[in-house]
Amino acid sequence: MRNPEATREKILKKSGVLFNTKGYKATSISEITDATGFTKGAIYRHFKSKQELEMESLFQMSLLMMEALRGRIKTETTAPDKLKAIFRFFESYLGKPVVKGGCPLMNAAIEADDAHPGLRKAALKILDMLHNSVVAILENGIRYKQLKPDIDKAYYASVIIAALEGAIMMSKLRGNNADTLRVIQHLENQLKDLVL
Amino acid sequence: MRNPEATREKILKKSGVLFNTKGYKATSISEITDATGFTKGAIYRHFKSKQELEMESLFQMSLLMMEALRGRIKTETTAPDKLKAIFRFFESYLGKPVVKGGCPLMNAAIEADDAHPGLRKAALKILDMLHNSVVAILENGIRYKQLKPDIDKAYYASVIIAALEGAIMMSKLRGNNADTLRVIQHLENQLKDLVL
DNA sequence: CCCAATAGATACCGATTGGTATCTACAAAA
DNA sequence: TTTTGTAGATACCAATCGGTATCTATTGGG
Repeated sequence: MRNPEATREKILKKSGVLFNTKGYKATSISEITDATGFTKGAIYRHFKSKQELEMESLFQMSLLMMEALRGRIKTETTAPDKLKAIFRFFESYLGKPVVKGGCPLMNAAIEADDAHPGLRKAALKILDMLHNSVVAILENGIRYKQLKPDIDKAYYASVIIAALEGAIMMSKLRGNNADTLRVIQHLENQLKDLVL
Repeated sequence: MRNPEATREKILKKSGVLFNTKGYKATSISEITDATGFTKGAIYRHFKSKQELEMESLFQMSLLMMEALRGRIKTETTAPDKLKAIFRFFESYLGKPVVKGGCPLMNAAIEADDAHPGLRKAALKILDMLHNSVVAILENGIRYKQLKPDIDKAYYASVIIAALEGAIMMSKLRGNNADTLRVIQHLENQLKDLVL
């Protein structure tokens, strides 16, 4: 009974790493008990089912990701620099991931099929948050005359996110971030055309 | 004993769809017996373990993908048109996938962790084949004076593949190919700068 | 100081997992 | 027509799955 809130957080954190590395379906409750040191009783007291734990774990990972990303963005003042901060976040992700195992958004998106509607919805929410963040940066850049006024914000946000996510997948598979560096170089070159 | 080769192919084909939609670990042998109409005995006669079936199934899916892609490429004569044929292949993938469930390369890449070395190696091989195909098209484009001679082939190949794979993931998650269309439009715009 | 509430451990459940051993039946060779 | 090899079915295995019921022990409130 010592610290139920800490227990819950530890379960979320440790299971998050397992879900993100091994996959949701592929991670068993017993692996989570091994990783946390708690027993099934503790897990099922805090989460009513494995599916609920999966979703809450993904949500917590998305909070960590967005927090880390927002931290990088906030240190920059102009829209181009904020976008570059996002690029650098992805560039460093292979070496220093917020959560081991690749991008939680992509992992959940790939694993979520029609039989996993909750996971899919959670992944969609994360994607929309990320997309909206990029669009907001572009909007502010236009407002403050840092970027050209006629650019298609949703269009560039989609291109940036798709390229970065695909790059992370390639780099994780190949074990080096050469592809990510190439994609980022490309995106930075593109950015030059958007700057006023 | 009727047609062992057809049996093997049916097992590969049906299990491929299941692996690509539900995931490798999440697909059970009994689901494969249900889908094929065969029994465990038949499956374990043709494949010595589930892991071997997973790898052979992925390999067969990659053959289908490369065959379909190559078919599109071959109908075009110039490098820019061949690249556009690749774009169109990905554009139509959501509506008419070669194998249901998204891109087999990405699905395998995401699910393959260190505990799945065979699957990871197979995914790597597919990625290299895809990358080499794009590089070859760029090389020929340069040789035949269709593309600028000083372009970085590996660089553009990485950007194209990353963007397309990321776009497929986004489109599958969102249930529409708006993101894929945006990415393709971007890649086609980029292509204009490469043409002589 | 004791009691009530609850965090967490333990023990158990039926169902399902991947895998194997055995059996049957068909098909080609003799 | 008989024999022999093998494709595929059947029956079974221990291990593990997610989940639940019950028990224990700790903690804060009275």
